[in-house]
Amino acid sequence: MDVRLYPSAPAIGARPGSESTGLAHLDYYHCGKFDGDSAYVGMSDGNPELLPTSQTYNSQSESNEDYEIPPITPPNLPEPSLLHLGDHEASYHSLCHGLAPNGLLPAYSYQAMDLPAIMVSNMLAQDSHLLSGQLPTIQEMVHSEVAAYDSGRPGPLLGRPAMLASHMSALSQSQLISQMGIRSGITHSSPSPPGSKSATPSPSSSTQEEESDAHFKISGEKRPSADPGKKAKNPKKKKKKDPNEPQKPVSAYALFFRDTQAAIKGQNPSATFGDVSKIVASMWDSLGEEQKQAYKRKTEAAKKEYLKALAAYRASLVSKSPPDQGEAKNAQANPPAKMLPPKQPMYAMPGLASFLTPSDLQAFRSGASPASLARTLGSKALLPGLSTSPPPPSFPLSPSLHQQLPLPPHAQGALLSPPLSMSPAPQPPVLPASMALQVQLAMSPSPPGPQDFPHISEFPSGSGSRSPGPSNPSSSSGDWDGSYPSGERGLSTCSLLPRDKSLYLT
DNA sequence: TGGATGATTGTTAGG
DNA sequence: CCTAACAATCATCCA
Repeated sequence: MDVRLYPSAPAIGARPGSESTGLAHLDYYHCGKFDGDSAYVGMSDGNPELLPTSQTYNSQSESNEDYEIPPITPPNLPEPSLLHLGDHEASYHSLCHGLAPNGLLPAYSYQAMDLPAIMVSNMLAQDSHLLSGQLPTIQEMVHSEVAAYDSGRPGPLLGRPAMLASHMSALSQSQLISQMGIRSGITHSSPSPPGSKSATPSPSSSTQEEESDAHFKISGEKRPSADPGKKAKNPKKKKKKDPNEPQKPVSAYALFFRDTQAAIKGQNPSATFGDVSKIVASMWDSLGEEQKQAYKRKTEAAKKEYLKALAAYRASLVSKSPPDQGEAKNAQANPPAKMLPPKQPMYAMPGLASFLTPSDLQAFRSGASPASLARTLGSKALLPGLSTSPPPPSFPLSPSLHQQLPLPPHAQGALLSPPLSMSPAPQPPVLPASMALQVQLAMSPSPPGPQDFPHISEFPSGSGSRSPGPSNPSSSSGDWDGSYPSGERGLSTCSLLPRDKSLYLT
């Protein structure tokens, strides 16, 4: 059973796998969650703070169901850069709170929305109570959005980037709608088999598609274009590279994607690649420049290494083989080792890990960057719910994630182990921690840069499964790691947070 | 400036 | 069993 949720596939309910979703929701809730009235925020300190949920989500779970929000809570990610930013203790908090107040929820909310929609539906179906309690946030979000949506779709909102905070609410709704909505909206209308992939136009989906299209049009989102185009791609596809040839450095976004995707999945296991991509994109938008810069820095560093490796590689090729063969053979000639450098750095980057660090969190709090969050939220509208009410939820959620999130066994052990002991054994993905971290990070600005990595090292944030690099702590690839020694903290914090939340939640 | 390409992860189908 | 393709999105590179 594919759990894949395609955006369009609203039919969450259909999914058997709803469980996962349920979990995700839980995480969300935990994290951000507010139990209705108050949300716990993870605290680096270990003390869970209760956020006054500004919002109470309780109200309408129903609509929420459709959307499901987001358990995902995106991390705010954080980036390391965020870490440096602030420093308020409350970073974590801030995430929750800050955002909430601002109403800016970071992209996460957005994510949540997307995923949530699916999940939510599932969850709702499965755990109504959860929804009532936890969902509230989501529900509200959704609800608000929905309402807006229903009332009048805010068409314009879509433009992620530029959304104003004020618009946020509207936007968020619209966006959510657009994104999720399409899915979810559809969902309620007719639960198309989720299974159907996005591309596959399910007959039932037709309506959805239309709506989606409309949304897109209104919003002017990019996505729509993507679909058509992609298939066209087929022809070219990738060309094989020489194994030996140094790999190009991963882009900042790619790094970010790595970091966040794990968390997202952790929260929303059912989330499809598309969903995750959207969420990550929203998060990316929401990220503050600082954070982005941090990633960019890493990228640049990797690039430098890459260039070096490339030069060496080419040189080797030239020397070894005649120019003609050069490239083809180059691979052989080149020592793989060179190639490695670039990548490793990348892995090292794991933003999430960085998030974990307490400092980050604090930083986050400090300033985090509410602005960034706001941006994200606003821009994306993802957070509609957030915007409307308390953004905090989104972040807060993240913490919870840890608990629920399934961490990779090894990863979990490292990160969670401490905390885990407390919490549920079964944890799938690493995400939770990472997510939480991210969120925290988002909250507080941390010094961009390598610092983040350290954290990463400890957390296998990103790639729970694959995560090549990030996870590996030891290596903590020199550069990156070096820069961030604090990784440990991050973990600790993460673990702590989750626990707290989890406890509360539970 | 815009198009093309590659990368992110996870799943699946085909060879 | 391995590889390629695909999903959505962004960054980067080149013309």
